[in-house]
Amino acid sequence: MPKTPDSSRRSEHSRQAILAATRALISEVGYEKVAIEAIAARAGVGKQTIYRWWPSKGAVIFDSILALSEDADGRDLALPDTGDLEADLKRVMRATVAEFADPDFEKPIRALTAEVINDAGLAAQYRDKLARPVDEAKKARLRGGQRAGQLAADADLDLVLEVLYAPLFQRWLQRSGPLTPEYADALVEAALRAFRPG
Amino acid sequence: MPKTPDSSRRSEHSRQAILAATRALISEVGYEKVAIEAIAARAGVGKQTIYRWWPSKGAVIFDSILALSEDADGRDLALPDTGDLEADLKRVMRATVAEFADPDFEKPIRALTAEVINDAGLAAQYRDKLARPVDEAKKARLRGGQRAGQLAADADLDLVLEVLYAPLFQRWLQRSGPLTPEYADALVEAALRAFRPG
Amino acid sequence: MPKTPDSSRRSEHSRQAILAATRALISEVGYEKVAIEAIAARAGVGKQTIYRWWPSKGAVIFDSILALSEDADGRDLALPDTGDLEADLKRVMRATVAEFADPDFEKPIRALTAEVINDAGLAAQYRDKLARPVDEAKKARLRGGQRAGQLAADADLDLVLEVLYAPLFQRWLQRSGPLTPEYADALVEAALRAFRPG
Amino acid sequence: MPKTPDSSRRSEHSRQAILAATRALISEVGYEKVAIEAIAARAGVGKQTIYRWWPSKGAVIFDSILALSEDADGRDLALPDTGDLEADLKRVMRATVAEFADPDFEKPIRALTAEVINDAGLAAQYRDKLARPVDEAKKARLRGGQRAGQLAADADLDLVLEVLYAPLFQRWLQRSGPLTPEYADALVEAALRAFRPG
DNA sequence: CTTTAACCGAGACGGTACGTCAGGTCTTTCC
DNA sequence: GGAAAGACCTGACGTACCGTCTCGGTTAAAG
Repeated sequence: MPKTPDSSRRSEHSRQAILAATRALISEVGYEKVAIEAIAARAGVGKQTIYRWWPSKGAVIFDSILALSEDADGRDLALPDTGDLEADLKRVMRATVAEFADPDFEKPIRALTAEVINDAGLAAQYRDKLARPVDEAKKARLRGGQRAGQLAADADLDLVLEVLYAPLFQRWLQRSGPLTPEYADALVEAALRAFRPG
Repeated sequence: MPKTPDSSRRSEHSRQAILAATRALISEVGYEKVAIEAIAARAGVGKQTIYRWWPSKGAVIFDSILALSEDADGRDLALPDTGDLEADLKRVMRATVAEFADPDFEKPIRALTAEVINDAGLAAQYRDKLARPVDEAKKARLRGGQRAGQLAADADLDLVLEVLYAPLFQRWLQRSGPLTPEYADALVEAALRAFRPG
Repeated sequence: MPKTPDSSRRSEHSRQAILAATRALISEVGYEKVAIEAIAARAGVGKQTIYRWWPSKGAVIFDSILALSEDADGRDLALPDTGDLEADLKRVMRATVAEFADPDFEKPIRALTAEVINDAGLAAQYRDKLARPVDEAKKARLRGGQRAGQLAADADLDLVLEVLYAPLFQRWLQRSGPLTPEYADALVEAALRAFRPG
Repeated sequence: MPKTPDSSRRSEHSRQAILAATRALISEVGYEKVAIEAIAARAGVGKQTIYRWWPSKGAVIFDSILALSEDADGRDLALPDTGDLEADLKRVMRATVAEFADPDFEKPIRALTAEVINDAGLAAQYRDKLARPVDEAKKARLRGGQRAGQLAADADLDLVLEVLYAPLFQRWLQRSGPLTPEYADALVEAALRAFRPG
């Protein structure tokens, strides 16, 4: 997201302080009320240092949340593969349900989502940097399932992922229902029925 | 949403002017930049008259969009019923896809969604006043499908609705893929496969 | 100050409550911060009842202070007359000094004076209703002094009064020096020297 | 009067524009109706720039009038000294009378006085910055009169000044009588009689 | 090594909008 | 028809932040 007029002279220390302060403020006061001035003050940084490297408040917030995942970049995104697609997916979906229940997770992701909804540019970055890698890992596991005859060989994997995850995400986002392990199981079962081979 | 300090003395004329001005501003400048002062000016109303009856900017915006649907309250929410569930659902889903492509629809719904994401109170109102009635109409049609043996009799209809609609909604919200009639069809087919009877 | 559109139907009870509430508020919050709404609330009166009978906030405040003196209207304004003008004046001036030191006296009179400075209409009322009667009483005593040969027979009594009182009033108003009994005496002595007979 | 959070970074241009705009508004709309917002707009300045450097509206108004006199700071405050105290004082008092009749002088001084009446802090500044230097110049001339045997050697010069000026100032402030050259003369004569030597 | 230019913390600046307060008007309801 | 109640439009309040713009001070590459 940096404008990188040069980048070589950029203070990494300030950059980290800004991102950390932003994350802290999101947790404390909520996304809407995070102020650039507060970030600068908290980070011990001049406002200009923020404006030099980020084009908007949304971009800073976005980057600060993105940075969380980048820490785990080297991490193995690969899904478990026991040979039993249904069992593996249920494990992953139950983990996702648990993750959504974590209050530390709540505010930043709601902030990120609100940002993404209203800014097409950030939406593109979100897809490229966050969603795509994760989705590719999931699709890799689904392809394994196709090879093992547990999933229709001609299934549109993007569609399968949507059928699996979108109901869960929507329920969380709109608080329209409880997120339980059973719900995770039910989604996996429905998706596998929908894309059963042959 | 009003605080109703009394409500009997409330000026209906001012109320309508405020909601109309809010809708106009959402379309013109986008949700984030709608200012209470601008609403008041446009509506020919004192700021205090807004603050007297709504607790926050979000509430005004929410109400203004809600009012749109309330105009159509008497409207027939019922889905078409030709006896062919798949055909009927495809018709409805294709219509939904078309609706999401309407630019007049875009900004208010993104605004409403952003509001709902970050405010649990508004989320509850959204479910009660907007989502539930529509969902009930849809479920009524699904029940018809169950009776006709086109849908599993024991299917959790809330889950069916989520599998049908959440992928569509998420794709639109996050701009993560194209919304085409074919996509609508594919979703209907997947959902019906997932909840096929017996 | 009332507009007296009719006056016959006027509620004397409301009028008194308004004036009393105004006086109380002047003492409590100071002249600048007295609000019509607060007066109305405190007096248990509608705002319109105030606006019906007084043209402005200044007028209400002015009247409320004026009313204090009107209570004492029947009172004997006459100065003491022992035959010794100097002694009598010193007694009166020392009493005035004491009165100015009374904190309950402070705020209303400063309020009244500020009102009078900036509003020529109120200034005229102030002179007619408050200043003149008192000044006439003082001049009566001075005329006694002239007859007794203690004061120049041709002295301009308005000027004598000004030389006596203006220094005292100015010192209090601008807080430009201490108000002591000795100061009162010094003023009387100076004035009598200035207007010594023959 | 500035709070001087630093002062070195302060924009002198803005400061001057604010004071000039304030003076202009006092003349145009009168002291009571001068609004900070109007000052800021007229001066082409953000409101915060006013609040940053002045604690209250009164302080701005006070400073703006004070600045007028500071322009003339190097000015010769000394009174004429022809050797004839009475003639010199009459000249000065007649000049004062004329000054009070100047309408450009009217509104600012009434504004300043109203401010000083109700704010002890401003009163102190008023005495130190405006009144004292002028009074000292006058007392210097009076001392000359004492040396020349035209004024009692033991006269309290502060008292003499009050007897001379307070009546004039009060008459103007309360509009309680005409300000004429003859009145100026009468005051000088009375004061000199009151503090005649020997 | 020195220059020198970009980066940095700091924070004043012209602005916009906030949410509150009060002014004076208008309307409703009661007595 | 006066009066209590209070909603209404208006406009100023003082505050919070915006994004831009100097200020010195530091720092790291280029000379």
